[in-house]
Amino acid sequence: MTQRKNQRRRVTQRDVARLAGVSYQTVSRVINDHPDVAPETRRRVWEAIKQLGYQPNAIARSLASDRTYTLGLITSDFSDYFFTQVIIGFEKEARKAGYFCMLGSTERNLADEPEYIRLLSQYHVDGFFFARPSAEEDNRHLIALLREGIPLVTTAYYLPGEPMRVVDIDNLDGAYQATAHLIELGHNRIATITGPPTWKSVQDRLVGYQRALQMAGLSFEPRLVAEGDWSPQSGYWAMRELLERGVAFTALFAQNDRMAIGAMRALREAGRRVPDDMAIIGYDGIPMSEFTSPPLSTVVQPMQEVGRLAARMLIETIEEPSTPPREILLRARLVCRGTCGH
Amino acid sequence: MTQRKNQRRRVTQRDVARLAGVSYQTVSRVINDHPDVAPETRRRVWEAIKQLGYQPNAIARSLASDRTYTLGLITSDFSDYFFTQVIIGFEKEARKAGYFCMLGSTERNLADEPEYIRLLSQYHVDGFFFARPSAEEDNRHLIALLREGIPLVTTAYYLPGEPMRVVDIDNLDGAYQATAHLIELGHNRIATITGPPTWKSVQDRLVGYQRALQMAGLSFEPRLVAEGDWSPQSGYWAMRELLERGVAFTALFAQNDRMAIGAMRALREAGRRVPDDMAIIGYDGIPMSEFTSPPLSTVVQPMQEVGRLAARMLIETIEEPSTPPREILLRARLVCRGTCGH
DNA sequence: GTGAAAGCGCTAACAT
DNA sequence: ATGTTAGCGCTTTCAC
Repeated sequence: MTQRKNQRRRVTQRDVARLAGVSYQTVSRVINDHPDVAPETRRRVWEAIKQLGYQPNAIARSLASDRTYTLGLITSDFSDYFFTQVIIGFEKEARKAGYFCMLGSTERNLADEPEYIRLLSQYHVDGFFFARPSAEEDNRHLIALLREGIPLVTTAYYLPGEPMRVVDIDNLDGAYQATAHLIELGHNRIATITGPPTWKSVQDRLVGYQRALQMAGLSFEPRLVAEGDWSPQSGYWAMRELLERGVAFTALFAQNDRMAIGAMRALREAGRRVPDDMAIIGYDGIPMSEFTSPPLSTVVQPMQEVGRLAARMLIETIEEPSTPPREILLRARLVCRGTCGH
Repeated sequence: MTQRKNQRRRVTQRDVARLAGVSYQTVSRVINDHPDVAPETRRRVWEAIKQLGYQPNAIARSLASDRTYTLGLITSDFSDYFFTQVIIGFEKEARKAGYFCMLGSTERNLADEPEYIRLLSQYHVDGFFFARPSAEEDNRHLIALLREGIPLVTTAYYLPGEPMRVVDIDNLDGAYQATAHLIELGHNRIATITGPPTWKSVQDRLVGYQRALQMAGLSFEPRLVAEGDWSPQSGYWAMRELLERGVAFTALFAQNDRMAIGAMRALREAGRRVPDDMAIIGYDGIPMSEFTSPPLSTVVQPMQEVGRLAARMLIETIEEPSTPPREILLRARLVCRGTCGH
């Protein structure tokens, strides 16, 4: 028989069995908490396990049982505050249920995703979680996964016309809350800076903004809409553009805090005071938002909770595959601080 | 023979072998690029692989070869900008070399770490990467890992007296650069806000600060040192405390940007102007630092590069275990913007 | 309640 | 160059 390669030999169930004076299958039963083991045998086996410092081999276990207790976690952008927070919540909850996450970060290069899926499939992950925005591009690999019935949950990632398991935040409602509040404060010329228009959340927030306008009998003015890419830089330039267009407005709803902060800088340079000349509400509730000057009013999202629920939904799907797909929508909360002038 | 459980049967090497008319071991040879295969056979096998859509089973492969191409990635705090960036770099580089990361985030609850290590060991990860600060607490599990000769690399995590493989940034030098620059600008009463004193990086930065003072013939004044916990809040309170102590100072070196931003808020409330009344240099170069008002001068750290090098070092250790431990120290770079008045 | 036998899908040593 | 044999460490029938 071949000896172990470069590594020292590890303790196996056989060793435990020998010491406990039982067959190694009985050891397996004890470890997996099977009912049909005599209490006395169980005790002896546990003792042997402890004595030898036996650690089960998860790889061998996976091969035999076709379960890895491993989840594929695919994200597009680790630096993104939303996704990071979601992942923290996800990992925590998964761990609690005995699962580990295998990480795949495409870092915005969504084209790498199929390869990640392929590789992660080779590792026989029990399911996938996608923390990434929807893409208009190629979704064939996702559809294939869906068709194969691989357990799969997403956040912020939708496929038109496909029933999916997704946990997300109600973006329309969040944007509605922000805009409606600005209107209540007396503003009727409200600009907005959006994220990349391909994102579903961006579209939803824009609709929320429009709907609030509409409900108040205000008309939607396309020239009051500028587009950013989530970065402070883009918020800065978007605000400059808005200002240059020469269309008057007294309030801004920015689709995230970082762009709001960039916009505030442009405003400062233009000599406009916040909130006196310009009321602002951002989105996300990043930690820094409390420390702008004045402190940024914003729409706070329960991000870790999204991750937690996504993990639970995924594990439920793995352990009970017949559970039908459903969407969970969490609610965001408007937090007024200094910039909205109230 | 037992049939597959709940899952549809997957294509195996045997199926490929049958179709290609060879033994399944030959298929293994082809897949692993072994030399001794006839070109024609190789071609036929590849064709069969493609035709059947065969995907190797990484689990089975791991069991047989005792290599998983999997790395345990343990971090203490996913929200921390430094660690997040390091992890991005690490994951990218690991992936390039064919490794996946299994995630373990203790979220500041360092006591969970031994359990993570235990579990990840059961999965037979090929090595560990620790992205977490040094702790004074219990390091026995880390020492045990070291003794067992498990490949292991850290960043910001040291064990006194143990030769370790670590990739880090030269904190002493970074702090020195910042402080020396403030001195050059004519300041001789320079306060500093530190992070948690148990962190090695905090100690090093404090020494760098002191050394710059010393080199300039300036005396170190303990009452000019305040302690924070990295959060903007803590920077805010630290600055308030500094101000209340009544010891005059005209410049601040903050050990990270977030605390610097908090401090700026306290300054604003106290009616002190930056940089006229108070010059400030932060640390990290977080994206937001460009968007404070005025823009924050800071010490930029090549974080992703740390992760990249750590991955390479770990993989090198795995594939060539005889490589002796060594430390790599990267250099940070002072970036002057608005707050240092120059 | 417990042991024996079979097999998960693959790699690697040994023949030929 | 290719096939044969023997595992890797575990779970899961199936007997008894």
